[in-house]
Amino acid sequence: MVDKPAPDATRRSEKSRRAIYAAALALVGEVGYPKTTVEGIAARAGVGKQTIYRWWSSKADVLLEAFLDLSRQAAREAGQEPYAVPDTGDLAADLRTVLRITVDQLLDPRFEVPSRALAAEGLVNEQLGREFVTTLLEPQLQLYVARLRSAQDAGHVRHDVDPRIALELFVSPLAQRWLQRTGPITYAYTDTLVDYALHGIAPR
Amino acid sequence: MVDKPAPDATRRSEKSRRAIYAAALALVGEVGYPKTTVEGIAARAGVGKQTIYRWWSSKADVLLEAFLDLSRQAAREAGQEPYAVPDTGDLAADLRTVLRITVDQLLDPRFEVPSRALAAEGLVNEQLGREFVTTLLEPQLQLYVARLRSAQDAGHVRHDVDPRIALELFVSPLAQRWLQRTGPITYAYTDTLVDYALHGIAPR
Amino acid sequence: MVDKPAPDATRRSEKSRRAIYAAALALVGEVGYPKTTVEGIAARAGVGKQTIYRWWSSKADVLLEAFLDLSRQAAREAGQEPYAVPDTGDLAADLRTVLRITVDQLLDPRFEVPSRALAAEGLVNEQLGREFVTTLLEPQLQLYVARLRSAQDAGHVRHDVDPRIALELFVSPLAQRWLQRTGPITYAYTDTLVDYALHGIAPR
Amino acid sequence: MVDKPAPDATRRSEKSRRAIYAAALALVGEVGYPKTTVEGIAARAGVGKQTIYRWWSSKADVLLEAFLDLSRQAAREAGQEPYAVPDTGDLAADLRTVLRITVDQLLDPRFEVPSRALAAEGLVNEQLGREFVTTLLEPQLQLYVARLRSAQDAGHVRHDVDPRIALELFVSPLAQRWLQRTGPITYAYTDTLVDYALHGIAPR
DNA sequence: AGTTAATCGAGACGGTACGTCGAGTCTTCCA
DNA sequence: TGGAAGACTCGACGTACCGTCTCGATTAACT
Repeated sequence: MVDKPAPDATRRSEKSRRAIYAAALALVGEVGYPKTTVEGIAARAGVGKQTIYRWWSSKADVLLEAFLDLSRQAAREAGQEPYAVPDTGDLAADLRTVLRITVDQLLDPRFEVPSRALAAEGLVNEQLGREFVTTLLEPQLQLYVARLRSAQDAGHVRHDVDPRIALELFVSPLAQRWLQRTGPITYAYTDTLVDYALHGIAPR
Repeated sequence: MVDKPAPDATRRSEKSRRAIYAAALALVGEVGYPKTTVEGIAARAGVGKQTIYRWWSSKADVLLEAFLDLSRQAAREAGQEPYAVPDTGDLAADLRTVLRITVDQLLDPRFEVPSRALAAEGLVNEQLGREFVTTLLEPQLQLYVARLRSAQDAGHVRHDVDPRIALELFVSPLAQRWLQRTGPITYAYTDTLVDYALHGIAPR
Repeated sequence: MVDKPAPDATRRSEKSRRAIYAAALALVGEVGYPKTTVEGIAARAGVGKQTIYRWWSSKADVLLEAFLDLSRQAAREAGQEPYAVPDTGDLAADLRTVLRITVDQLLDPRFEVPSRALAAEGLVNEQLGREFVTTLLEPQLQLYVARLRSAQDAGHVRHDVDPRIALELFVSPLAQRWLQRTGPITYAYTDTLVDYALHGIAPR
Repeated sequence: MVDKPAPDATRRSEKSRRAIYAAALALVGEVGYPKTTVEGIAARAGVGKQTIYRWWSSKADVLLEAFLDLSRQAAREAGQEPYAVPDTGDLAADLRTVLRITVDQLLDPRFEVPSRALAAEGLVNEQLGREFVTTLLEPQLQLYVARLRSAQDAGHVRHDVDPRIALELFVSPLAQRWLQRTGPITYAYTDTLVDYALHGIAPR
């Protein structure tokens, strides 16, 4: 992603690539994003700086790919259906389930530091931000879209509702609490979000 | 805020403080947050670097105060009731109104760059993040809490609803679209959010 | 010396002056000349920086006066005839005596650091150098001139010899060894200098 | 000399080294030693500051090497026998000759400022001072030692005279006049020194 | 003895340079 | 020729002092 133009990718060292991913994730976890440096990654990976700059454009770019790689790996380990929203017919239950899994992930320190770092960089660095959203965030959100459409077909969601907007009612609050630390993140909280989102807050 | 311990604040130069705020905001607007440097702020403000480091601990800290100052000033100019959520008795209309105003603000480039920069820094820098939330974000959210409570009293919102959570149904989606650029920001969008949040997405 | 023009010397604080001298000498002795700062002197003397800049033009200037003051005090303590070259009629013996005293002084750490510092500064700072030579060095050398003239009158030194040059034969070598550390400084060494200077190195 | 420990000298940029020497000497000549800064040298040489700090420990260290380099170059240009004291059999004449040459050098502004600066720094900075004496001063003095020994063999100097001390009779006075500006420097003066040193000031 | 004006301690100010760190480029040598 | 190593230029960092400039609070000379 965001590769420099020239170099011949067929001769690329797989070993170096892996070492760089590992070093980048380890460093971000240990010293945090701002204190992670390209120099540090290179040293830790036993790699020349040029080898990093040859294949990536910046520290953010390295980390984005490293994190993508990590996600793919995690998905592969977790089984064939990566992060699909379950569809038992009970929309509320399904959403509660998947949001609880999301809560677990958000609180897993293995993911927290790098993804928070990427998100932060994405706010300010528009190019990276769009990359992040397109590659990581939106595909996940589309799973909710699919589930909501299925619910619409089943008559459990109003037909005039835009699923892409509807999903934000429960996803965005969770995202904001996590990103900006505006409140605690618990199962009770996400359950409540699902309830409010499905039935509204006005008296029925 | 976040001052160094020692220096005598009574002897502080008001002129320098103002010049530093102005320079910081101007630079962030012109070259973006990452290319804004303490050195640059000092030079632009006609001030010694030490005068910045004497009173603030980092560029993020300067910018936070500068932005706070800007907000206070804007509030003062805008009249006596800064950002109060209106209360006409029609909750939906009131929320639509205030969210439309928020949309205008989010798209005002005068505010966009610095507040996005602060938000980004706050993600990664926990101390600053909490400061940002406590000082800027939460006070605004409490205005929604107040409005929702009033609506509960009027019977327009269910009594078992937690207003602090409820407000996230329409505020957080807007925040996420703005911060992470996950979608367009329009009046139609916020109107829709209000509708979904009040009545839910399930059939009534 | 080298005073600023304006201030009213009659109202000057004697206590501050003494404290500044003491602080300057102490600091030069403790941390060396380059690490001695005006700020440090002021702090140690319990004095405002301006009080230093009001009366002296630089750290070198402070130190020069402090050292002059120290010398005067030492002379006063040492008796009424400060540093006169003795005149017993035996020129060689008298020179040996006075040079041995000089050796003792040069090796006294109380004098060594500040006078070496002043000499060094004087090399590079022409104005201070001339001040140093005029006020401290030359008056001492004139004592040798006087003694050599007396020796000429007694027929112990050739009449066509210029005493101001002649004295350098034994004074300058000692000065150079001390300043530039080009060799050890001992009584034997100065005795030898006197011998060579009086009788030459060519066979008689 | 006085290098930092780590860096690989074989990969050092010769071009940068030369540029730094030239810039250092030029700046010392133009603005004097105290106003010469590492930053200024780097800028003038078109070099990063780090490249200076990588190979030298201080501005004095840079200047010492630059001056050494200049001296070596001057020697190379001046022919194969750099600064040898001539030996025509007439000691007095030979000394007068070589001291007159020294006078010329001391008054040559190309050498004066940097060597005075180095000498001054050497007074206060013991490590540099010893380096200066060992590398530059003492080798020159040894040429006098050799000439004096030859004169002793020829019976023109007493056999019990220590040549290392004897040479100071005419070298040190000249050095002191130059360093401390205690008097004018002329051919007549050095001629007189040679006369006094060889035959003493006492009546023969 | 009271008034008054300068000096005093204190320290914030605009600056300059320090010595360090990391970015991103370039060069050399190895496999 | 890709990769490791690392020296290079550049620019910003945060610190230390510079010399100047207020600020009350003494304090000493003159009403």
